[in-house]
Amino acid sequence: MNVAQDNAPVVQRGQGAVPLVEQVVQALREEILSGRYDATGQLPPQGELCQRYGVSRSVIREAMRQLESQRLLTVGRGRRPQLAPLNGQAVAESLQILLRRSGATLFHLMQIRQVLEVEIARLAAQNMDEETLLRLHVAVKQQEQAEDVEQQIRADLAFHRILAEATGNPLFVFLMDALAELMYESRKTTIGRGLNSRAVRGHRAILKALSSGNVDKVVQAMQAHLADAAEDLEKLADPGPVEKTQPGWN
Amino acid sequence: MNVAQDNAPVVQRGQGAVPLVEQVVQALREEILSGRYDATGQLPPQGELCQRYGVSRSVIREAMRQLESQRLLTVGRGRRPQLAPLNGQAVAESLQILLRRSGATLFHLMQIRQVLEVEIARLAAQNMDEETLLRLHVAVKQQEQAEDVEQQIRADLAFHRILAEATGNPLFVFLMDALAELMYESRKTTIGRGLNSRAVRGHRAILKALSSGNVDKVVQAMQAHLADAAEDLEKLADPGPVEKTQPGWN
DNA sequence: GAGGACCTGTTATCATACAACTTGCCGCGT
DNA sequence: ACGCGGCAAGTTGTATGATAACAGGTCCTC
Repeated sequence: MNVAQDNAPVVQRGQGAVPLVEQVVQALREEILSGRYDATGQLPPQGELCQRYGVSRSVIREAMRQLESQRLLTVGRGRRPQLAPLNGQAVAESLQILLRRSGATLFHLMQIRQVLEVEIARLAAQNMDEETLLRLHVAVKQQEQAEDVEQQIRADLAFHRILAEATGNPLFVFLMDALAELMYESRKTTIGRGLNSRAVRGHRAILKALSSGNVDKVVQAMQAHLADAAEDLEKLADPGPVEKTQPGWN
Repeated sequence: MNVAQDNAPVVQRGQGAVPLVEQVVQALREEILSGRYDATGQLPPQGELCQRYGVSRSVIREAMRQLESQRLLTVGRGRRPQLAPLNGQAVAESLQILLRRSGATLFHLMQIRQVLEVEIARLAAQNMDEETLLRLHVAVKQQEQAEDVEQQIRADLAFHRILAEATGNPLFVFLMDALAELMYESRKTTIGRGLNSRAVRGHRAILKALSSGNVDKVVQAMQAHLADAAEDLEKLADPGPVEKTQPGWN
């Protein structure tokens, strides 16, 4: 007769078995994704998890590290493990690594962004409602009246994020989150060089098209806006020659 | 007088400092990304890293776990840490988690895939050369003559991957890698239900359009192919109602 | 009531020991 | 000479126990 726990999360030991850490990681990930801890957002302390899974604290700690690096939870001295918020940071980091290892450039990043943003604009235009229009209006205004570069960027990102949310497809939000994070540095430079007003004009044009309800106009406005951004990027720093076939993609 | 190492990778200790594990992770990531270990693909054993960074093995081990979960290296009993191959697996896994936590569906995934694939088709058509055409031809033939579902899927993925590589933008390859992995299960079912020949026809059409050199035709062929795939997906299992605004995206 | 000292729970790091696995080497037999 | 089995060294996986650093609440003082 086991304890009151429904399932018996006892790990398999012995020769030729999967390492304990992996078993614990998988088990904990399932528990987290099943929503078991959504109420409080807090996990049991590591010591308790040791008992529950019948492993030493080394194992639990390494599992924690792994889950932390997957942005499922955060740990810190003195506090118990906590659920991490839901955002595209993990995607951004894995993409970041691939970028550096594969030798991709800002140009490649911008190419992806253009594809996604245009489609986002199209879908958002089809789903547009009054409330979203209002939020977009507020974002534009904030970007216009922003005092420092930090605020400008935040408002800029907010505008695009609201659009992404309006698609009704959460993946667009996460992917744009990730791309935004990757382009953050360059954006700081381009916007910082007094190009903020240009971006604001682009956003205004998109907003106007959205109000008109004409999907094609929205797409065109977004394309124009992205063309501006790409141009700024080129002016900022030539991304260098684009290698056609890099070795080692397999 | 330090040893022959160029930089002194000594971690900062003391109160209010960044946890040692994080420092080590960052340092090791930089070393890896700088290409220092590209020659052999092997890292020094953990014991040696302990000495080099002046930390205990617990710290090194947790750092290894983290880097492993970022798909930068692989570790295993008895073997020293090795560099991991370059692919979209890490992106796939982080997206997977976001999918489950945000309640996204196969429909949302397919929407993203359509956007990317169409653009891939366009770029690939512009960059097409004889060798790539040949490789695509081989892939189609393999899919046609495949004997089991496994081979069919592999050939199917190969076709789309060759196209992605032909764009000259590595990000397309990685993103498609990730999406393919996420859709693997469903694809196994759809292709398994005797729909392989339909996919082959779609690929043939794309290939023919590519040979003609007409970009628009290529795009149309790809759109038709994706429409087929989307249709199969719907038949397979209704993805359920699409919630417009899910809570907790922020 | 406000502020600070203190105590408890928890994580961070260390040191050490042993088990399990990989790899290459050595010797044995054919 | 060649192959095969097993031994030995190197390396990672797991356990245990101890100490330091930190967060949060409690209680005491003024």
